[in-house]
Amino acid sequence: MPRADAQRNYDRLLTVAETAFREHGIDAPLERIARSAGVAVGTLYGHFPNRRTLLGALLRERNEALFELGDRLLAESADDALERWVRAVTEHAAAYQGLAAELVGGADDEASELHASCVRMMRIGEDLVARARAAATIRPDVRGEDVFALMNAAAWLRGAGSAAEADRIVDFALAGMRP
Amino acid sequence: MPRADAQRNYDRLLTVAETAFREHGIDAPLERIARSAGVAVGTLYGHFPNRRTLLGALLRERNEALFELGDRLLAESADDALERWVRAVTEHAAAYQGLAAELVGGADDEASELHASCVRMMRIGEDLVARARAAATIRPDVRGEDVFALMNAAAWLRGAGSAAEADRIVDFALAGMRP
DNA sequence: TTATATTTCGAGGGTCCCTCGACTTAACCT
DNA sequence: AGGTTAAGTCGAGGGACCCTCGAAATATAA
Repeated sequence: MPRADAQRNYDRLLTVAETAFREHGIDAPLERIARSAGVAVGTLYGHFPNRRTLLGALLRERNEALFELGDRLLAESADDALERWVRAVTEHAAAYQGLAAELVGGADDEASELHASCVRMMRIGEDLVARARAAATIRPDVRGEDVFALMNAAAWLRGAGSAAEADRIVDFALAGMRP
Repeated sequence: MPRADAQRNYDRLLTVAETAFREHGIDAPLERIARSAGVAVGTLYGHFPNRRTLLGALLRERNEALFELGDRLLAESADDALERWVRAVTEHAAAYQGLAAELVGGADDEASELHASCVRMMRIGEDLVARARAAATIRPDVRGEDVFALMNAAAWLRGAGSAAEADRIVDFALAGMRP
């Protein structure tokens, strides 16, 4: 079990990092985060050896919720399950600027911290695609990677341009995926 | 008319910057570019007050070619004009990592260096969309902004993920835009 | 050749990255 | 309560990069 002060600092760092990443993207300066948390840089690096680790910790809770939704959608087997999944993940990946890039990169980078969660996200997407294909609500040549790519591209667009425009692109792409 | 040495350095800087941006994205360190060009940092900043100016100069020739194609497509009035435009601009915006973000940002940032070229790109896109709508080869609710957003999102995906996947997304979105 | 306007140079102050040895302290033991 | 010590914290420091600005160099024209 960690020492009390360590635990306190860890929590503070996470809290501060969350708002920093949300407001300035995942490249927000770590030194500033440490300072904001009332802690020396070394302490931050003690808890999180690199920016990825910090991001990973930050995403843990968020991912829980997402995967829960995914499992629920798989259980429900509603017609709009895939679409709801796409919208949810898009919003998730747009939480911090730069996150979408990390996700597409992490998906096929075995060594990445986020690899596991990327794989799980893709797995859920694939299952939903398979189901939609079985129900003939989607073109048979649509692959899991396609929805993964779509979600991330849309998430990027949210951060770079407008959220509304990103949603429209998702609309068009989803329409194009229907038979 | 510029002094001979100035001209020489200007050209060298552009050449070096081109490969630097192509290989490392538009955030490639300017100090390294200057060094590669055999020039001091101050000289680089003398020619290009900021990174944007350098990018702008680099894009000038490239843009010429693109706009020429756009005008040609508008003159031809072939059925696949819009699609060819989308593919061409996607490739253009994927020339350097980070360029797509600059373009979507510059489109509605009056002060941006690239604003003019963004506007022109959008204008061509809008004209092609209008024509496609008139020919009923596209859904009537598709707007010029939509194709602009699509192109940039796809360009981003090219840099972040795979080019093939980006093309597939474009395929789906274009399919979804048809009536 | 000389004068000068242009251009170049690079040190320097700022931010950020990350490391590592010295210091501090929470927690456990008697 | 006081001592011990492993766990945790600190922050200077070296490296990369940003950008500026006064001093030095030089291309060009008279």
